[in-house]
Amino acid sequence: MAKEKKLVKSITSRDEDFAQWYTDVVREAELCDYSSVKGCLNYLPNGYAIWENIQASLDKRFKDTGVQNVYLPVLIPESLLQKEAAHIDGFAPEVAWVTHGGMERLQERFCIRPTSETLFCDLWSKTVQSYRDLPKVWNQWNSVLRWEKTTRPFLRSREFLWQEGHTIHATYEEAEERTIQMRDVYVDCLAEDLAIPVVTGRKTESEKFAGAQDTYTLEALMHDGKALQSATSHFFGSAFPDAFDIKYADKNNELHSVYETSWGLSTRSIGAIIMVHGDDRGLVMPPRIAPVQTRIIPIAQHKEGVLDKANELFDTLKAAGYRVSIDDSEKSPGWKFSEQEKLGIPTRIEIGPKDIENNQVVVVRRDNSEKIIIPMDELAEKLSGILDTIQKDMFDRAKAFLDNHINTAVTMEEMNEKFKKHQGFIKAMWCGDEECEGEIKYYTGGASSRCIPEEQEHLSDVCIFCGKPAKHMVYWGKSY
RNA sequence: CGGGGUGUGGCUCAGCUUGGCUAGAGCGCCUGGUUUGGGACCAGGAGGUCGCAGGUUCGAAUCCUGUCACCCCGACCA
Repeated sequence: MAKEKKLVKSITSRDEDFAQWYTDVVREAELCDYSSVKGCLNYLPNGYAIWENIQASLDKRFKDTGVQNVYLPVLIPESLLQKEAAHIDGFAPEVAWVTHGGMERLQERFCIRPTSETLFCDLWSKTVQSYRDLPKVWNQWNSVLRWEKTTRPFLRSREFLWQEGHTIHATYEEAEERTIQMRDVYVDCLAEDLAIPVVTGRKTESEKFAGAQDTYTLEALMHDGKALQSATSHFFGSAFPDAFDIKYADKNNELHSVYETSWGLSTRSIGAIIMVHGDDRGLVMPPRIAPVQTRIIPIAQHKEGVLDKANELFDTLKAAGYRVSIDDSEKSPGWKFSEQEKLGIPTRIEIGPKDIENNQVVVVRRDNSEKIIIPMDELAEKLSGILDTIQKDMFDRAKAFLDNHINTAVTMEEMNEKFKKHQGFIKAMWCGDEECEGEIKYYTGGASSRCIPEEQEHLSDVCIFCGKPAKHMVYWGKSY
């Protein structure tokens, strides 16, 4: 009789079933767990640590541009939410309401913030009077709640963590500059720290944020060829602040409107890291934001001196400033390798009797499994170079993948064919008509306009769908 | 919101069609021992009243009614 095979939790192959693969990776890396409320996650230490590192990186970038952090309430009175018509229309279907305080029904119900534009404007309407009060360049780290019907860990949850920056300025130009500036901060953070390249541009009218005049988006491409909006920066003009009656007096004591922006990046970016970099062994973390950059795995640790040497290395690396861990559990080495790979720790350091004899260690890269033998006393010095190389290689691979999945089309047949063959983004001309946009989505089986890039190309004179004169070149793609 | 599915130790599930002794298995966990360069093994052990409420019955995880929750697939979204 065949012996019962030991059950080892495995990860579904990425090419076989991408959605299942994603779920498996999230579970195996212990990033989060489902809570007892649909769409609300328990962030576990491994997942939250990633968020903390993203926060640290972004927060520093924000502060370098003069951003100040604040915190506003979680509840918004209904009357406040309704002040800007387009805004409430956009969010009404997905807000949750608080109707009771203790046992008593409230006079006015409160919504749990889906975003905080209204709260910021309400605050500013009471506190901004003079040009001396401007600009306000504020940000808050918080969570928001949107009653999504379909939810997936990190990609779409009901409660999610993010930062929302809100600013008001004395002039149109200054606000517009801030919108662009923050877009670029995101581009930089995603590229440098998350190793994720994006395409950027403005959203079309129908894809824009509720109430915004312009929405700039950062669209990243996942490994299955679908796009993921990874951050946004909105320019509101003065419609929103006007609705809240925010006015300031200039030097001549004349009253003027202010111009507003808002911008955000959420825990969805963790989903992007998983789907851009992950492989069949699990998560692959970019070194810069990896909660742990290297893990020491002692081999045959029961043998004389192995654990001592491993701990010594641990202390050395820690003192050198690395985020390092050591797996001195009783598990077999194979188990430990597997564990480190599932967690996406960028490097592991194998040290066993043979290494100690040769006064060396074996460094193994998570991203490409390359083994690098290094003299033991040079490890602390050389590891940072290896981590930098991994970071760079990860970005380069993602960039190559993105570039290889951007195609152009001038006819609908061509567009459909290329979507079928390559997925990814298709560049095509568009007349600017929302109806055409809808038709294109219909005919391609769900490809929406992702953005209108700043760098326009002239692919043809006419709209790919209706044949009328083209106004914009647009990136199209299927998205999360 | 439409279609489909599932609720049984911490996890994954079997058992339900055809009601009946003390509700099973694998993984995980605890103890002891042997192992240790790609998910080791042996022995012993702890742990569940079957989502919830009601009903049928001598008897319900199993049948009926209701209810709640979650998952997957489609229409809306950081």
